[in-house]
Amino acid sequence: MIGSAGLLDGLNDEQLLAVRHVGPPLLILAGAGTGKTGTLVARAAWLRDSGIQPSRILLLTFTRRAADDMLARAQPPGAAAAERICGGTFHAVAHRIIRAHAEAFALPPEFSVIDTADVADVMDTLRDANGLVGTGRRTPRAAACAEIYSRCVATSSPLEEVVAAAYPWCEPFTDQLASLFGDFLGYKRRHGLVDFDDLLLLWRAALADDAAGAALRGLFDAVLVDEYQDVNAVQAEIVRLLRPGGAGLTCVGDDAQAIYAFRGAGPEHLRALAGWYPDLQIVRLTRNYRSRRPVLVLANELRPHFDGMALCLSSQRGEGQLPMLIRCHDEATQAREICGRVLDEHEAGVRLSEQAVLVRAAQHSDLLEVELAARGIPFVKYGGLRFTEAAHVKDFIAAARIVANPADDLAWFRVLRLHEGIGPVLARRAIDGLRLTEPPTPFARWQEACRTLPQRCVAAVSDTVQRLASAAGLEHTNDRAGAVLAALRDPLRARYPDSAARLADLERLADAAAASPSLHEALVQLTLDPPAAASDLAGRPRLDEDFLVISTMHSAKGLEWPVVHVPQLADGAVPSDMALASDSGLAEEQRLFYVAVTRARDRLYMYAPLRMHHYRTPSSDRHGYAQLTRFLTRAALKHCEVIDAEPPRPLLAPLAPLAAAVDSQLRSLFSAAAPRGPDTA
DNA sequence: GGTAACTGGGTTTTT
DNA sequence: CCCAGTTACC
Repeated sequence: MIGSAGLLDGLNDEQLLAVRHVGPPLLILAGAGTGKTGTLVARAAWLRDSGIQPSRILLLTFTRRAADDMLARAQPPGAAAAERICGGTFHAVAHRIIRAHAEAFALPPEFSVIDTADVADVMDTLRDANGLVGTGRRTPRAAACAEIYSRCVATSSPLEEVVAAAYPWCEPFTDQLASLFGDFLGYKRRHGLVDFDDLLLLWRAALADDAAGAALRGLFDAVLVDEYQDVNAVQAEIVRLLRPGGAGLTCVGDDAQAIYAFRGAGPEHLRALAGWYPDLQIVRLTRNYRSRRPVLVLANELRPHFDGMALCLSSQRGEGQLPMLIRCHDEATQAREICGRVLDEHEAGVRLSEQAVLVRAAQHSDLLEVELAARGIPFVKYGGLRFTEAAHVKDFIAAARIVANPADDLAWFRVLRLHEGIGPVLARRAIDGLRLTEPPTPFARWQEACRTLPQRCVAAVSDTVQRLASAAGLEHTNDRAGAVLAALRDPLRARYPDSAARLADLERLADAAAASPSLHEALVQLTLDPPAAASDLAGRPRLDEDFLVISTMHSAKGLEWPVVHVPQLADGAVPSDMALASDSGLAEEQRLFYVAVTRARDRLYMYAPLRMHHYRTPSSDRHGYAQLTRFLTRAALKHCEVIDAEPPRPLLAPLAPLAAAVDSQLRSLFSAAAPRGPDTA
């Protein structure tokens, strides 16, 4: 067993103070790159060595990767269950508890966990009945309804408030939304569906219950929460209910890095901790071990400052190159400049995987990706569209969900519609005939339900349903996953022209699922921690290969690279035009930019296109002139080296005369009269 | 009555 | 690229 001794080596006095803190609740205010993770890991190990049973220590994080990483560092890999520190994301831990007591929550044993896209699908089927379709006006679409709903839940605020504050254009539809959300609750309950918000709400409800709460609280002596600035109202309350007096609580966070307001999170929860726990002790980590001084000087300038929690970081890594701002003629020039600098760095010995391009929105790298491909620079992209959002993957997951939870109406709807000749109406009718929630199982009623379908498609659909029914009868996850895939082969082949590649994806997915103890666990895992790409399922196939990293700024949180490139530093892109309307939106964009800049260890390159395609500000045309991001203020620019990229050189003299010549040649083709030579008009 | 195929307009961030 | 609205076919 490794003790905490090794983990304490090399910690500075601030970090040691945090690690060996005893008594009242502790908040570690940890700036970017100050060794936050190492400190939290060491504290978990130190708590264990000071006598707390490892399984009674709970470590809560926001991403699975963070949880796995920290648990691996805090303890030997082969530790027995009782010797292991407990940890995971809020959602995963909530699921573990709910799953263990499914009946108490009135849920079927293999209830379906649905993601945001599924929630939007449900909203879509309920929108008609709630007067949100065909009004002749712009109504909130399914995804917007899902967002509004989730925002209400995550901030524990009434619908009217949320709509007024964040969706003012939806105000005329507040009543419709209210009734839609009411239907949504009933729908989920009837079909055994649990969304991300429900996982947290059910956990909180159990904790708030007199009897259950005492039991659940009693499971842990110490609770450590990572990235506390990212908790929403529900998660903050879960933490309070877990440690009502504060004893044994450690929270780590940095309010300048709060970037999940759209998920209902906000830095105010971190600041509210001191009010909730009057004896809260605050330890500040201010020594930055990540970035060279010039990068950190810029970061400190960009860091939003708040009352009370100010944090100024000092660099421990010595001097380096000034951050560079490269002004580019347009986005194409920007793409070439990035490629050029990536290659220069590579020539100088920096591997591609030691460089990252951090974008505000996934689409901002579209043009760059074309340029990278053209130059043969390999890259991986994180964030943006996920593997589980691909249509065929959703089809597979839906089919598997039918097998695990036959009452899952949403899954039936998707699988039935997959077949040729079956649209929303016929699918709905057949599902109504199945009477999903009545025992014994809907499969038994398929023969009668399929009579409402047109003759010509009955055979194909029935085949799929029979196969799923037999998959439901199988014991082993391995067999079930394989049977689900077998059921989908024919319909997928008929549906997608590129079905071969899609089926190959699904083979891998089925293989990965087969390793889980149950189909339910496999589905939950896939939903709560979706692989970014199909290649993630089979591990990294080619470890030796070198890829440039493209990531959204959000997905880059907590990571670092020696060289970081940040493109699109124009108002409307950074900050996003979606956030310009409110002060709080703008403040969050600033924090996001701060997060991006603090990812760089050695060198930081920033790019500002002076013209942007699709640039949307009032009065701009399609090739509007962009304005440098407002975050690079005059003060900030003093800490940068600003250079202008070579503008693209025109190949030839102005082309207008040539175009006129081509036109007149063509004109001669169409003129019935005797062809003439090029006219000079 | 219902589906498929086409067309035109819009697109943040994620557990 | 996805969604809504429209038209053409069964």
